[in-house]
Amino acid sequence: MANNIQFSIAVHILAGLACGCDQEGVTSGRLAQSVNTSPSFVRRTLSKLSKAGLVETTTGKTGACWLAKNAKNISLLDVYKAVDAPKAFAIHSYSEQKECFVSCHIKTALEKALAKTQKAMEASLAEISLAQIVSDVKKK
Amino acid sequence: MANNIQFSIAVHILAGLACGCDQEGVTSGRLAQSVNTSPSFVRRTLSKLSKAGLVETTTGKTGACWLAKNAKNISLLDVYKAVDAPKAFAIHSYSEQKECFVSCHIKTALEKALAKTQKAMEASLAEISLAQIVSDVKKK
DNA sequence: TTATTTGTTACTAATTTAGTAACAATAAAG
DNA sequence: CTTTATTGTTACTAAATTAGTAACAAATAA
Repeated sequence: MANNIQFSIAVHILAGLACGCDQEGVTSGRLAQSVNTSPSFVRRTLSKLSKAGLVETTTGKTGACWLAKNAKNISLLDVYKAVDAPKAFAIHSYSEQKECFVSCHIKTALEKALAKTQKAMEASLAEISLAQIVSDVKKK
Repeated sequence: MANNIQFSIAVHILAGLACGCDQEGVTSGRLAQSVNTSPSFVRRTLSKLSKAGLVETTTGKTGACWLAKNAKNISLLDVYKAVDAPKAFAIHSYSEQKECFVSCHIKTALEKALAKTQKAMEASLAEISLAQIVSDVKKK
């Protein structure tokens, strides 16, 4: 699968783990109930989070998942990177028209400009921790 | 149609207009050559840019398009808004599981957090002018 | 050995996005 | 007044992406 709402689901899952931590381990089935989808679906995202070192899991009969770090130390940027969410902007890939210098150079010019924007977005994500999300969830 | 590379194409079109300004008006057909697509496709984007006040057009036999403002005064944020490009993040819309407070409150918590990120991205776009893009295009 | 879970792959369905075609409205030019 | 060339818009089809499901091997506790 590719991305998009995957990021949002990943945050949901992590918030679920953060809140279920009193139970010392939660199953993909339980998370699936909270998200309202199938355990398979949850596990695919969970797998990415695990590879990124944000959650830990055990297999086997008493298999379960839990946060690998304190929620304070997990930023939304970590999550964004873990699920490999799409870039803020895509650049069209039409072939160049050689006689036209705009056509030939617009892409590199755009890439340069949009790299800044991407950085700005990521910097913003870096400043939001999972703990803040969890706090907001509990507040209301 | 919806979005995504539309933004990138819109910038290409505007850069084309900025560079063709010596000719005092460019047709959708000419722009289509530069972008390497059909005039129809160009016009649909052009239409949005026109409604947003970034370009001006005339119809009829000698119909053409040109920038409505100096390229210095057009920011990428103007373009982003004009083409109604998608938000940086979508939030999943699964129905809530009433017994689970994470499920019930995660979306508003996420909306709040992601609004900041969206703002950061837009602020970054606001600082990049079409003139800068054009300058980069001409440089190389 | 059985039950239950993760991790992974393969697959189908739905939605979104890309791209084309067609044509009315407009206006300049002959 | 007719012709020609353009914009603006809508409708449509095709392609690509994304969502979501199913199935099963590997793991491990009981």
